[in-house]
Amino acid sequence: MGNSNIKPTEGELEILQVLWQKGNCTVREVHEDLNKKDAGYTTTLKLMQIMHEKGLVDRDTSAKTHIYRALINQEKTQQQLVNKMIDNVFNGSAARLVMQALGNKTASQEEIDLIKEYLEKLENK
Amino acid sequence: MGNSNIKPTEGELEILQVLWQKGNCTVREVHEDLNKKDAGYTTTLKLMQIMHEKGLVDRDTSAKTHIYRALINQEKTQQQLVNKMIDNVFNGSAARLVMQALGNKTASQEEIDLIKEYLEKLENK
DNA sequence: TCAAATGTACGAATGTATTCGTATAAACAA
DNA sequence: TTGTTTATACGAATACATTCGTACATTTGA
Repeated sequence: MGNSNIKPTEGELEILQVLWQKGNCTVREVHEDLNKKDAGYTTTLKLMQIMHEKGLVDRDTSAKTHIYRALINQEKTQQQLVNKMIDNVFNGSAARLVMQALGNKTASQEEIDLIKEYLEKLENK
Repeated sequence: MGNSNIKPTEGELEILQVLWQKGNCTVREVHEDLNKKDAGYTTTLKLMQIMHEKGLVDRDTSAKTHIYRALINQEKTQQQLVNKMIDNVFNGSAARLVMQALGNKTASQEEIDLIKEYLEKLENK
């Protein structure tokens, strides 16, 4: 089953976000993109080293400054986390999760249109 | 802001599920409903005591066997966790989360109909 | 050249969640 | 009554994530 039930921690997820978005990155690049809090550089470095041990990322160590890239797939990871949330938080009902997601301020008209379109596609199968 | 940014742990969430579903419960009732793994009774007890310290649950200690009930609201908690996931995992896009949620085997035709209905309602505002 | 900047490695401290063992009290049943 | 079951309380062990300090090597630039 490979990576299919690896569960990144919160901190790891933040780093994965950056790697998924930017592709190959140095630790420094990831660290600067993580502008949020006041964590030191070696904290980010350590986290990424641990992620390497766990097989979440790969790295090229041929130069002094190592280059990291995500090894786990973004969509698979999202799917896994969503499924877990449906189970843990919504008693198995995807519909309830969807409604909660739409019932908040972050769902704009554009997003709603996107979803309607997607539903059409789903039903034409 | 009260309880609005309390974040239950995974174990606490499992217990909250039971309390939300069954209402008032003894520790034993919760423990038996948590049939999943092999955790001992005192583990569940301890967790619920900690939840009490944190203000996640209330309890009636007038009898020997204490009665627990959830203090935090199910919908609010779900909303909070979903928002967090949208931010952390889907770069702020509720639509992407929704699509992931629908794109798996747990979304039946019934659920899809429910969602379409809900979308109609959203748009008629 | 050589000091400053930049990088990795790694041990250790800290924080928090989870798990369990044991002490002790109350209820119950023979 | 007295021993068994069922509770709570609580300390401690374990596990894991996060954070930082420090040692050391490499690169850079004055």
